[in-house]
Amino acid sequence: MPRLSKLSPERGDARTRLLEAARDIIRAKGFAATTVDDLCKQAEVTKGAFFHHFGSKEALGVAVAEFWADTTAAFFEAAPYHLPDDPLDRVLAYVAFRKAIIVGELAEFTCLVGTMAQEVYATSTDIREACGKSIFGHAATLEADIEGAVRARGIRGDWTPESLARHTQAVIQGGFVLAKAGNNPDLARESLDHLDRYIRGLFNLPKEAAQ
Amino acid sequence: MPRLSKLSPERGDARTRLLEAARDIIRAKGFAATTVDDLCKQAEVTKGAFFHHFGSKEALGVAVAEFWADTTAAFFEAAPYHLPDDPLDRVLAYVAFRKAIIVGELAEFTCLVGTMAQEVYATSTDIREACGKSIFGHAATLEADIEGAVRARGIRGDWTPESLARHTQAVIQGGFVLAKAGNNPDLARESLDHLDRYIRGLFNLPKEAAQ
DNA sequence: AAGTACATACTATACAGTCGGTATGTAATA
DNA sequence: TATTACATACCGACTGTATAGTATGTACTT
Repeated sequence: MPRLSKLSPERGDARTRLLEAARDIIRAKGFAATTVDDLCKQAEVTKGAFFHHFGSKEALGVAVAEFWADTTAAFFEAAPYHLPDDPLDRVLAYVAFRKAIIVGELAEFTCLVGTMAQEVYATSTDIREACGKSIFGHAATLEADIEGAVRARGIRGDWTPESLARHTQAVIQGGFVLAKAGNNPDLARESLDHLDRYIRGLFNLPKEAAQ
Repeated sequence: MPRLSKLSPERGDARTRLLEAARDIIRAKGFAATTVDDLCKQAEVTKGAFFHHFGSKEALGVAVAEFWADTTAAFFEAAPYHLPDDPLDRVLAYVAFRKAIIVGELAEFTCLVGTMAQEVYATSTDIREACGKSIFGHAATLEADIEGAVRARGIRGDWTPESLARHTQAVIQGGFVLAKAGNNPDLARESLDHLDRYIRGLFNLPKEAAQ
C-alpha cells in the first residue's frame, strides 16, 4: 500500500519510482556501475527513501528482477501473438512479436535480467536466481503452444518442447549481446529470422521468407 | 620486450600476467566489479606496474579484449574442426567443437568479450568496439566454410553465409547467458544441439541425433 | 647515460550504508 | 470527538572505507 506524497502526489510512490529508475539505468550501465545515488537522483528521492525500501543495493537488484518478471509477464500476456487458433501459428507469432518490439535505443528493448545475470552470476546468488526465475518463467509460457503444435502436427524429433522454449530465449539473449557488441539492433532481428526458419523447419513448413 | 623479474623470473612479464588476471576475474565478476587492486593482487604486481602498462582501467579493458581476440584466434585456428574435407562437415565440426569445450566452471568456458560488451556498451565505446571486433572477427572465420558448403550443395535460401556465421555466435552467447542465469552448463550445450539441427536442416541433411 | 620496468607511499573522491529526525496516516480508547 | 500510541514514508547530513589514479624513487638493461 504505497503512500502518495502530499507535496507531489502525481509522482507515484518512491519504491516504484526507484524500481523504474533501476530498470532503466541498470539496462544501460549494468548493475555494478549503477550507484545508489544514480538511482535516487533519477527517481527524485533521497537515500533515506532508498534504504527505507531496500535493505541494500543487492536487495534492490533482487527486487528489480522480480519487478521485471511481473511487468514483462503482464506485457506478454496482453500481447496479440496469442490470438491465432493454431498453436504453431502462435509460436511463430511470438517470434515475430519479439522481432517487432525491437525498436529504438538498445537500452529500451534489451533484457534487464539477461544483462544482470551475466554480470552478477558469480557475485550474487540472490540476484542470479531472481534473474533465472524471470527468464525461465517466461520460457515456460511458450511450452504449451509448442507442445500443442507437436501434437497437432504429429512431429517426432529428438528434442522437447521445454528445450525449444529455452532455445528461443537463448537466441533472443544472444541477439541482444551481438546487437550491443555491434551497436546495431539489426543483429538482434537477424537471429530471430534464423529462429523463425528453424522452427518452420522443425515442423516441416514450406520455406517462407521471414518478415 | 618484457623484462623478467630477477626475483622470480619464471613469472613472466607483468603486462601479460595482468591481462591473464583480467581475463579470469572479469569473466567471473564483470568489468565494473573488478578493481585494479583485485587485478594487481591476482597478478602479484603492484599498482605501479599496472599504471605503467595501462593508462587507465578502461585502457586495460580494451587491451584485455584484444588479448582475448588474439589468444582465441590462435586457439581456434589450431583446433581440429578444420580437418574434414567437406566444408559443411567443417561447419558442423565447429559446432560440435564449441559444445565439446563447454566443460568445468562457468567462468572457464564463457566468453569474456560477450560479457564485457553487455556490460559496458553504453559506458565505454572503446571497450565495446574491441569486444565487437573480437566477436565479429571470429564469426568471419566461419564464413568461408559456410559459403563453400552452400556452393558445394547448391543451396538457395533467403540467408547469407555472413548472417548464419553471426547467428552461430548469437546462439553461443545466448547459451552462455542462460547457463549463467540457470547456473547450469547444460543450458549452453542444449542450444548448440538446436543450432546443429538448424544447420543440418538448412542443408537438407537427414535428421541425426546431435551428439 | 638514458630509457624501461617496476615498487612504494600517497591523495582525492566516490561509494554504500547509517542515523537522528519529521511528516503523515491509523486505530484504539477515554 | 479528542487524545494517545504507534506505524509508515521519507529526509538529508554524516561516516568509514574502497577505489582509481599520482608522485617519486630504484634497479636493471642497453
